[in-house]
Amino acid sequence: MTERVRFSPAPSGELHVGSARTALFNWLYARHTGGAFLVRIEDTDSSRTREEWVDAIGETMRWLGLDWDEPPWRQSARIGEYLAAADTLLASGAAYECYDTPAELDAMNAQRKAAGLPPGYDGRHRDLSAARRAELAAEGRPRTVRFRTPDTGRSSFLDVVRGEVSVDWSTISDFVIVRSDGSPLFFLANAVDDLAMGITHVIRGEDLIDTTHRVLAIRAALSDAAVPTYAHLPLILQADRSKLSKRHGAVAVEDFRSRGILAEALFNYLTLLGWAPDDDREVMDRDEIVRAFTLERVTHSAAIFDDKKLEWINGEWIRRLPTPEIVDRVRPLARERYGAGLDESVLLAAVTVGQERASTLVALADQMDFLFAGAEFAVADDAWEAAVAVEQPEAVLDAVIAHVDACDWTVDAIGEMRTAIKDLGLKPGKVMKLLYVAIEGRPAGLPLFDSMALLGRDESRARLQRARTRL
RNA sequence: GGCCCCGUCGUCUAGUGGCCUAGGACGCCGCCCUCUCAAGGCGGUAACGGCAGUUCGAAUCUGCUCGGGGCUACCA
Repeated sequence: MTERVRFSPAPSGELHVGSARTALFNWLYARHTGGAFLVRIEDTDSSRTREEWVDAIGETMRWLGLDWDEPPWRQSARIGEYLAAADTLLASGAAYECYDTPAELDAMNAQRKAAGLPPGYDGRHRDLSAARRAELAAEGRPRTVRFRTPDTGRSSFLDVVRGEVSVDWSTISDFVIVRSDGSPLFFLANAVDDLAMGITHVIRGEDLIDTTHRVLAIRAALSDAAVPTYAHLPLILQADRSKLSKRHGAVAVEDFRSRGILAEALFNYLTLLGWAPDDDREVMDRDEIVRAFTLERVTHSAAIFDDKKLEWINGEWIRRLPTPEIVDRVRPLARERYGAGLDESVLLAAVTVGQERASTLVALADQMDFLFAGAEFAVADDAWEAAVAVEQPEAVLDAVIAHVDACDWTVDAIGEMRTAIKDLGLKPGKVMKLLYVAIEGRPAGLPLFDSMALLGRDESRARLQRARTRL
């Protein structure tokens, strides 16, 4: 039997890093085993669904390289199937119709709370006669369908990462599977679809571990097909150990993308959150990860998302990828900033030197902006203040300008300006800040001699002269 | 509150009774390299939540306890 896994996002927002990690592990499992990776859009709650999110999630998954093997399933297109399943459950007595009003349910829960009981449904409409049901319906009361859970015994299933997970049925009360507006709920749709799609392995976040008992019960009432293998992944938390949320910075994959994080790096980093190979490798490409990935090596405890480590791994990837590849990724950013008339050879040269030091594509683009600023180039006051604090700024600039006028225009020859500075009795390292600011507009950036070579003799001289005048 | 899951350096993790005076990585600190900032090299800092028990021996097994998280919806 070939393995079939699915990623089932709810299109109520952009793809979240937590969801992306779930998608990633499913994808890895499918690729490792040669199985199929499917996508199912869980849009049964129409009030929270927006079509643009469906497209956005697909686009983000493609960016990350999580390709799917069959056309995506849409739950909104399968409502009829779920309701038919509900009818089957109703017919077999596994589910029943309820006619409670929201006010009655609120009152019931308030009472349970007062009595020290957990919230839940007391089963008051479990065994209504057909006549009584007709009566209540005639009163215009809302109709929902509830699944009948056992009152005794335990529910248990085997989880690949957790081992046996079990719970007393007495703690799970009858739950709604069809809303009063006639739409099916998560548990029902989930059970029906996993069956219909032939899902063999359910890999998802640990927050869903408690729902498994309910889904499995519905499934058993619907079919005697073999139960899928479950694997519940540890959650990804923020630094304060709370759930990842938009209130604390970037959580959408797109946010990382626009910050200049490479797909390779995010893929690689997310893999390391809740999984580790059986050796010390950390920076790994897709193929290496696919080969090494097994559910047995998934870790148990929640992991905190570490932005610093992501940036480190991103820098590793920027250095690891071939320069033309990085150029391709920086180009859109550069075009956005400096227009379509970008000089490709300058871009290539700038990436070549910048690639060795940048940790994000945005930082890389930032570093080269002095090359494309043209007439707009200006030194900000704060950078200037820092720059002129060096010893003998006038003499340094005079000496460097003289050197620029006289030297060959190669990186090495330009670099001989260090000799001119030493001749003034100064250490080059101590006064370089001034020259960086004059040429690049900031005290730290791409190597100066390369930068000047790229800028050209005339522009370099002009910028130095402007600095000299400003002194 | 009830139920479920989890608990090794600040963080991600290796570790399944002796190989552990606990290894790797990020971060942080220091040094080296050096035209700035980085990158790179070298070194350092730092953990088995606690208490009992099992055992010749426990990070690894058991119990309790404490702590964290999740679920407890006519969300998914």
